[in-house]
Amino acid sequence: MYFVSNALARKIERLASEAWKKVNLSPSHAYLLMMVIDEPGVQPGTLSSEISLSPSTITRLIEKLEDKKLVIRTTEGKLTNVYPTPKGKEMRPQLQKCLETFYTSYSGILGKEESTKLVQSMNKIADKLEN
Amino acid sequence: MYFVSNALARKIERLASEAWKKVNLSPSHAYLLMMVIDEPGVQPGTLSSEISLSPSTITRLIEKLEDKKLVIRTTEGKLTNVYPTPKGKEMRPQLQKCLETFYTSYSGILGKEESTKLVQSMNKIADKLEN
DNA sequence: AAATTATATTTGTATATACAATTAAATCTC
DNA sequence: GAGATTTAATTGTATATACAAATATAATTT
Repeated sequence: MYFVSNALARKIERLASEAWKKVNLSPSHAYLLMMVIDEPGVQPGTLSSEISLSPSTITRLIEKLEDKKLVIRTTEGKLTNVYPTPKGKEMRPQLQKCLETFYTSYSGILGKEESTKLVQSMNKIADKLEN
Repeated sequence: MYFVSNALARKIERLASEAWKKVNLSPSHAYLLMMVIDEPGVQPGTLSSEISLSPSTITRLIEKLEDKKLVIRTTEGKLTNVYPTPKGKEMRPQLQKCLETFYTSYSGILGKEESTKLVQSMNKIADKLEN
């Protein structure tokens, strides 16, 4: 169980990295950027739960995107809002394309149905492991 | 797909870490040690494919186990053999117990049948993603 | 037998991620 | 409304892992 879940995740990671190579972003960064574009002003905490990464990881991801001038942060009180820059927003269509490439790539290998089933069952199980 | 496979792997990682805490080893180290105990003299390359981690990662894991005096390496030509030390061998029963704790822990949450099914389906899919 | 290619392992370096501690603000309680 | 608690985010630090390059040896070719 331990190995296979890790191995699977790494293999999917590899496929995904490949798909997002064109925009020179890692999958996590790319997803985060898409979320910020689609929901301008989102707060790190929200991103953290939507994407199931720890708050500190989210901070780190945002920092990188900020370095690349793809997003900006504004802080008011204890809350932070993250917005896409024009340069970031511009990338939306490319990001979408990468997402599609990724989907095509794994569903081509696994079959559409099986992929969907896998996602569902992993979701269900990840939920059960929540605590 | 991307997130859920990672999230699932991390959750299982957490359960596993918990289970091996008693012996103060991370799951990867613990599995590696068990393999070395059960197959004294294994070569890093073999470990790498059995455990599906890259050769460099295997080197790093072995180094740590060597630091803890749980295994030793001998090199002859381009081949390396890894052996458990007495101190390492001694740990076998405890390692087994941790493994059982881990199994109990996830199958308690997911149910035995569902766990088995998940492992099988992840294995099948990981195989398909081989390349 | 010398030169080339292949194989096994290690090393240098980089990345993603998390935990624990910290900071700062907001909310609650008396 | 002052002090205590909770919440949001960040920072310091550590770990697991991999890729690419380096090293060293073995096998193959010519």
